[in-house]
Amino acid sequence: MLKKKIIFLIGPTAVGKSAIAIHLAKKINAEIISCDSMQVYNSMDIVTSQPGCAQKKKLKHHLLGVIKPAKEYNVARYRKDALSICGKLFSKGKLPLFVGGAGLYYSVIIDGIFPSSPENKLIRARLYKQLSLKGNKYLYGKLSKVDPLSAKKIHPNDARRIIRALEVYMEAGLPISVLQKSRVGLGNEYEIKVFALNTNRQVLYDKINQRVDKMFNSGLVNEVRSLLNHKLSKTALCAIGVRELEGYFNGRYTLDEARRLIQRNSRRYAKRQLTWFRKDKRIEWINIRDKETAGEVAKRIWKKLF
RNA sequence: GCCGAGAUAGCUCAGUGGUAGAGCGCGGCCCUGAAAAGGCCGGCGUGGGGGGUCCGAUUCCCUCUCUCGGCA
Repeated sequence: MLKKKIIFLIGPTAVGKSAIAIHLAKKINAEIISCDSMQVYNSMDIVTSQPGCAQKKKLKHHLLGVIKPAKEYNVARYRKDALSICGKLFSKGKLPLFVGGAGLYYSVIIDGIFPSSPENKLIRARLYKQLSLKGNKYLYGKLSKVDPLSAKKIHPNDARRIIRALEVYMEAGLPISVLQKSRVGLGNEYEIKVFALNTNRQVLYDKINQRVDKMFNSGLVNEVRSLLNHKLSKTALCAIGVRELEGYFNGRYTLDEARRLIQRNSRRYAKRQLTWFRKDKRIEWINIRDKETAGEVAKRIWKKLF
């Protein structure tokens, strides 16, 4: 019995995933499921550099611009949403093609997520209060007592993870390090193919810088200005470009400085993405050659599929 | 041509008679409900060339080259 196939096309920001994905999807009768934590939002088309209408028309894209910026979104929701779409695609006889650069989102689809309760606002608020009052060492000490395994893994300065670990412990009564062991991936049920795109670092950085310039030319400033006029969830607020422009709106620095910061933060993001993907041995790397078109790259990937 | 200032990490610069630091940039890494987030680690660089003083010079002196500013 042949296993059903799921394909991933991942890679750092601005490397050219979207265009290649469309070529590939057409060849293999697939639909695209976005694997991105920010492109789920609507009204943020320019900052998140979502595939434009033209591209969306060519091919069905899922989980693109489906959430209002006032709403929070997270990995667990993503997993639920994405897997449900995945099932629907199979029943239609289509292949799912996951495309994006969010390492954690990718990992949670392919390797699963440990069962736990969602964020508990009350507990979390209390922990953050303790953090500001007594400092991270205090919380770290607390974690060391209830979950030494996690404490060993988490750096004492990584307040966010310390708090999450404590929250889970308080909520579930079990250490997060124990719960994390139980996760069920897709590997048994499906045949998984993962391709990651990459280019020479300097070329990638040039592409990133140029893309940011393009964003400015297509109205980035106005988009973010009107975005900031409404309530923004803490997750939507994290999109690169929002905070950087906020500083400009507040008169803390010039527009050129905002541009510089957006470019720099995007470069650093790409670097972190590559670090994340590098250690994953299931990935087959596709190095985009000089002057190679999206169609040509898609063809190379396609040949590796069958 | 003359006067002055400078030449130190990829960039901008600090400092010291006992072979050098900071910011930015950059590189590596961690990652399970905020992940475009959050956290950790990383600086031997002919101290412009040559000569001198000194036990010892990047630091003092001389000279050359170059850069910048001013005067002609």
